[in-house]
Amino acid sequence: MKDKSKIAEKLRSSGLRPTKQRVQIAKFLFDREKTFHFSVEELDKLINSKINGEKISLATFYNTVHAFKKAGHLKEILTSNNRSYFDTHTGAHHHFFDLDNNKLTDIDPTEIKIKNFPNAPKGKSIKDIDVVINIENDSH
Amino acid sequence: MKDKSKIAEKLRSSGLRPTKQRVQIAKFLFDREKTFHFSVEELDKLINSKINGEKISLATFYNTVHAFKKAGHLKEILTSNNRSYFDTHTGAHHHFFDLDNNKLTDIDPTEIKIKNFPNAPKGKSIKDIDVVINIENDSH
DNA sequence: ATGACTGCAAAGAATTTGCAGCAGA
DNA sequence: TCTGCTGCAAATTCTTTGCAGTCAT
Repeated sequence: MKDKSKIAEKLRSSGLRPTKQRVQIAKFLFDREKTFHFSVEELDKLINSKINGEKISLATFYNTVHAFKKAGHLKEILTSNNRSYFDTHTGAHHHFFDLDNNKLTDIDPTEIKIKNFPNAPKGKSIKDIDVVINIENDSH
Repeated sequence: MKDKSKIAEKLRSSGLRPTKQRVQIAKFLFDREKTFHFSVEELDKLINSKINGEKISLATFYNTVHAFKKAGHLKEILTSNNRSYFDTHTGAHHHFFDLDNNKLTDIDPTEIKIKNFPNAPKGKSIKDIDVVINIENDSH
């Protein structure tokens, strides 16, 4: 597995020890072409279901995901069910949130444009901007 | 209190029985000029602290706030601490969320403009759009 | 009277924390 | 060796639920 050391390097250069669990999680998350959206609980199920050996604990998923987020490898997204979702695509972009099945998808950046960013109130600065467009089945 | 019957009427016309608790909450929420942003827990503390008699139960605040939301009198807002906030201003508008003190404020609608709304994926339609600009102290 | 609403306490869901043991550097 | 990390369980926080009693109509 040639990527193993690459991933270890990526972690190390973010100040994170490449532990067995972190490498495993990082590989699952970053070794793919398309961006991936998930909640911590989903990630836990997805990864642990494909492990025959020792399962990774839920607390470790929380720790790791937050560590990755802090290191800039993940972006956290708000959704209207009030849960944390994460996105492997860390650049500025926006999302659809499907209210019928709680799934997040990226919005094609060419399809949306925010004009006239407001100025932050004085003494404050803008950290980031969350845009979520909630969608639902036509049948509603 | 001339507003009491007005509020009762507002509730009744939304299909809500104007109980003592609901009238009290509605009066607190809607009898003001400026829009008001709050979480359910804050509302509970705010209202119960100024009541000498019987406190309103937390469950009733949840019930009532959701009933008001369903009736269109409140709008729910997502924030990056993953809690539900509500807004007495129900029209389309956007918010600053201050990460340092968890406070929501309205963005002046003239200051922000979204261009090129994306089309919803097929079979889906847009329910609503949430824009939250996270801000923090300059000192960060 | 008859539903709808309230309040309590218990349950639930998501997330965090404390700490002993383990494993990378 | 020596911190940092993991894993477990307990704790926290926010929110929902079940149900008996109460109130609006």
